[in-house]
Amino acid sequence: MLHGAPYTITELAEAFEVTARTLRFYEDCGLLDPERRGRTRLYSERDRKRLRLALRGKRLGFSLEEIKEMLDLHHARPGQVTEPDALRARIEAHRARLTQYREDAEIALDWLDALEARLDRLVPGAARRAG
Amino acid sequence: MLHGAPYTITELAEAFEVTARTLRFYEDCGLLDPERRGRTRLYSERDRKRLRLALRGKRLGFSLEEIKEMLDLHHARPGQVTEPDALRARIEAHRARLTQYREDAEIALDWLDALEARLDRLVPGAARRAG
DNA sequence: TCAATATTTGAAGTTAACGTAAACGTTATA
DNA sequence: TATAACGTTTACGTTAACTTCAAATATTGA
Repeated sequence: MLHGAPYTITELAEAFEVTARTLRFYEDCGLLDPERRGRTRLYSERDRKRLRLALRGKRLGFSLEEIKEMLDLHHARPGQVTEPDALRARIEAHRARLTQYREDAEIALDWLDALEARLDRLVPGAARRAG
Repeated sequence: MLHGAPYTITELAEAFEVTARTLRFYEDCGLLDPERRGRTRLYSERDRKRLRLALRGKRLGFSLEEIKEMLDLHHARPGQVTEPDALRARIEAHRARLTQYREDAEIALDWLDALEARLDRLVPGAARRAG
């Protein structure tokens, strides 16, 4: 339970509110690679960090494959980067996508504000906080 | 082709870079409701706007069902809103999700910056713009 | 009018990201 | 030692959001 101790699969799953099945599935996809004591998985801080990044990527709508690519690049050693220009292009694409997402989120938030205002007009008598 | 003219299904599909089949599918889901001349669909500006909103919602990871709910609420008349408190709660949930989303996008963009910097170090000789 | 092109419907297939179930091994403890 | 709690693998099932295909029908240009 101490900080830095390896986590069991259920501990990590509960901490991140995913199922153990999901963690095993992520391992099959190459997102995680926990050590083993016998057959049992033991997750390190590194796995924890990778999982955190993976889940953020997932919330943003990236596929597990894309997430894997980014995580792998993050841990790549000099010799491993075979086509840097292609990678740069992909990073640019991701950046464009994220910028679009951020903009979409802004617009959608404004839209929600308008929607709620409209709801207030449609249903006047309702309770409202901090009006 | 003039502004405001009704669109054929292929025109609208090309304009938004989706397939015609997708537009019919969205109609089945209740997201669109084009008029008909005979059996042929004719899409209005209203459909265009709904489609734009729908695709943004999709990029943001909302399900078609959630998108439909929001679109319907957007066009709802006074009598139609049956459970305003529940709706307000859902709007709040959407807002929280979008706020998280925007934050995730920020963090991911920073992360991409760091990733690219790392790539520059791993592969030094590469071309770089506006360094 | 007639061929070429566009649109329709229905149904079945696809993919990602898991969920669910079966059958089994391992460990703690009463 | 048994029994519960947790872990494992393998394999099949599920859902959303489409795509692909087929076959019929409609529209348009010469």
